[in-house]
Amino acid sequence: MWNKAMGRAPCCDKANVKKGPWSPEEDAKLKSYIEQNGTGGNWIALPQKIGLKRCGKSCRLRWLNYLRPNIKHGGFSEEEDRIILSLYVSIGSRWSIIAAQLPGRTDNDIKNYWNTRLKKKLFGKQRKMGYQKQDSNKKEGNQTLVMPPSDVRVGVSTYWPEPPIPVQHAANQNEQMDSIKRLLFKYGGTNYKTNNPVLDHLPVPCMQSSQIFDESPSLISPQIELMSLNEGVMHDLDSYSKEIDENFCFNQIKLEGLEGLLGNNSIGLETSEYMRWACDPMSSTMNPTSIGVQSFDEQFNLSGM
DNA sequence: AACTATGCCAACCGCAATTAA
DNA sequence: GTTAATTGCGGTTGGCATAGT
Repeated sequence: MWNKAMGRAPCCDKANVKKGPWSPEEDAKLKSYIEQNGTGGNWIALPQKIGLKRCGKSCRLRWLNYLRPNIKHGGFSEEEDRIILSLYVSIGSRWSIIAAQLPGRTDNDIKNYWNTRLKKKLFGKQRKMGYQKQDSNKKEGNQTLVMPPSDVRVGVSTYWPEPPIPVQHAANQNEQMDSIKRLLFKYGGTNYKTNNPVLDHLPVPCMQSSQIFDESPSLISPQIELMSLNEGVMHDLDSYSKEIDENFCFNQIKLEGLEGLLGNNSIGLETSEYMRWACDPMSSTMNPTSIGVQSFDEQFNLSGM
């Protein structure tokens, strides 16, 4: 029996709660109950009411991620890719906020998509040195992956990019930038201030989208060059993946490498300016408009800001 | 054919934030 | 104002499917 001295009370009786995949019967029970009665504002009490041997949190997750109406799974469009990337670069792994911009998508879905596919799509697939057939082509799905030459920088991780994502229309990006900016401000964007004068003045490579996404293996060198800034910790996939997650979103050097995709060049916004508005969102003169399918302003009631 | 590696994704866990008492 | 309960979120794990050897 739980008492105060034991710390936080468990949300449910773990011993009498089922875990693992949901059966169709459980789904049906939960779905029909919520459709008829709603959640009643209390997820913890819900499973007892329905007669489900599930934790309330588990019921909530199942409903939000799979059972509620209009949920989409898979088949992310390029437009969605761009929105996800733009927001990830701006606000990091705030999946719930990102999901709010993509109707029908859940935070879990987007998180999985980012971790398993989008990250690789953007940064190129990495393999440890010493893969078997370095100069041959490999098939992945319907796509031919062009392997980099075997003599590329021995000891340094190599990458081969996927086909280019078209640069977004400039006007649309302006809108997007300002919306994101407002969102950042509302959600504590000023916390992203680097306060690091060194970063502000570091000479960094500025890549075009064609350099990031060009299919030709001969043009992947700028990408490798970018990565080589941290080559001491780039020896294997695991450490590199972590590196991306921990650093790239607010590290000016790495943001610089993403400009092509974000299209900063096409709207004349340098990374330093980009960082400036992230640090001081109130200084922008851009007009508040919408992003993607649903504007940040609508979503977060920022119109009056 | 068997084994291993990798990709993918549903679900869980723990913590922080929020709400209610 | 304080404490407990609940919700929401992001990170992580486990297991299945598929590809590669």
